[in-house]
Amino acid sequence: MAEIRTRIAPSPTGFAHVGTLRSALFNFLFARKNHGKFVLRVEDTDQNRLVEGALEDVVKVLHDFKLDPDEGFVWDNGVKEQGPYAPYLQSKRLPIYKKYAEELIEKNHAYYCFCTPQRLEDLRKSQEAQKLPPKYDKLCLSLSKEEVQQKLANNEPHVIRLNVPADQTIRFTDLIHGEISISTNDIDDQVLLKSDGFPTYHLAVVVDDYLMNINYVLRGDEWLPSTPKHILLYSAFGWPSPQYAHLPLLLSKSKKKLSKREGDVAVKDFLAQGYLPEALLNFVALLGWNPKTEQEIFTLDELIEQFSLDKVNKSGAVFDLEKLDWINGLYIRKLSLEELFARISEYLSEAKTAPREFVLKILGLEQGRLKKLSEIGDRVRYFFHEPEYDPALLVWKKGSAETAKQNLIMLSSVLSNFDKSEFIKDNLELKIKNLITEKDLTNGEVLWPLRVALSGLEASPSPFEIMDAFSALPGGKEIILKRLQNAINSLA
RNA sequence: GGUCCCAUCGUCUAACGGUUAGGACACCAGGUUUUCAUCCUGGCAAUUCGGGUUCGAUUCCCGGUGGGAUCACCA
Repeated sequence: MAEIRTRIAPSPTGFAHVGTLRSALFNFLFARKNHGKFVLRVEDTDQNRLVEGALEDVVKVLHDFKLDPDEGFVWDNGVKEQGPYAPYLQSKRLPIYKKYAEELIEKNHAYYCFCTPQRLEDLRKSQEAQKLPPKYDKLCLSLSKEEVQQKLANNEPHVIRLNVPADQTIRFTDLIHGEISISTNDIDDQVLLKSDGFPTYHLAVVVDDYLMNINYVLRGDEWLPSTPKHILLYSAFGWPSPQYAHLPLLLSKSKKKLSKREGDVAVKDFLAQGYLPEALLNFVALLGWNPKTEQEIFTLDELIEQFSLDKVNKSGAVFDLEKLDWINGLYIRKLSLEELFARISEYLSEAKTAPREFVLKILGLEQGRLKKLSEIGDRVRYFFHEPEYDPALLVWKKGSAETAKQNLIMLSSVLSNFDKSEFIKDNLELKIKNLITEKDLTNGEVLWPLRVALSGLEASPSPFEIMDAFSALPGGKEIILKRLQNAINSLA
């Protein structure tokens, strides 16, 4: 059996989006699972829509998500091509497409078309007015050989169109959808080579997939309607078609295809918000695929092990941010403190200047509470800046301002006698809770004001944890006492 | 509009033609807790409709309805 070869073929017309990531993942998984090759080819045939940096972004995303291609563009602190079928950049393959387009003309499977954009537009308008599907009317097919030669000699602008035969039925088996058939009467004479000499997607994808020995094409469902054109092309060339598997679309909340207009799509934006690559990957893996078990959390190796096309669904999947948040929180909790530190520094400017031990303690407190790394700054601001809050917040819901004040005074006096080495969470908890018992107080009336005095927040880690963290900071004890004093004063 | 695709809780999904239609997220309630988060328990919530086939349809077939994709010298 021939080696299985899949590819991801993004168009560098914008930053990599999650649909591309999901497509890349499935192609990658299928290739790895079957000991095949995963190829990255870049479809930059639309000169007008090229976006600066888009190629680099796709390559970087694949690398960040550990989906490095076996051939095509590799990440090397830059971008370079690598592999036996180079170039993998379609704009560097122009002569190839020209040659194959002309071959089709010789075989009468394609023809030159000199129609002006104006005529095409008029044609389309009149067809729409008659409620007919817009389709080229094959006018230029009736040109004589001499007329064509004359026009070419005159350098008249022209394209090359596929000559779609009438009254045939194109049938193929999609690995996900099953048997699909479409009449050639519904297929337009697609432009193959544009007037600027660049191929359209349809020509380029077929020629390159063939030349690069791609035998499994896993791509989004939006390509299903144009697959017959591609099959027609393979057949016109006399080449065997690859196996097709059309993946269910990723949908926005309103169930439309996920796009720039519909929902958030750029992978880099998700990363910027502090979604971990492994969490995002785990999440998109489950969109349209599932292992038929109840497992939901996977390593890449587990995905490779368990992936198969017959577990891919047919219907589109809504990109549900709430579930992504849950998965991301899970992955954040699985990180070691050192890993979390390394990943979070860009979201926490103080991480670079504050004592490492102090920051690690803080991260330890917040690790279980974060859904996205970007939330960290707001959550721990009180560790670096004196909190501002309404003094009324110091009063426990079942307590009074007076008891809050008395308890804070008591705590302040006790804590001021503590040795620095005593500011350890377990010790603080033991001592203070004993104190509460001795004095016949309740946890709430003591711990709530203490916690608010320290954090200024309605919700935060426990006061023992906060003080423990401060103890990792030179002068931490003084900060604690100062905050207690501020609280006492504010209650006066 | 033509063509094609699709259809189980709000969302992601599971269920050889026989299950009290299962799990997860979200949500709600309770437990733990000074608060929040975590964690544990419980709850709410679905087979689009109509015909067949069958002893029996979520499951197979047909039709309706609904949703989506696509119809460029964009991919």
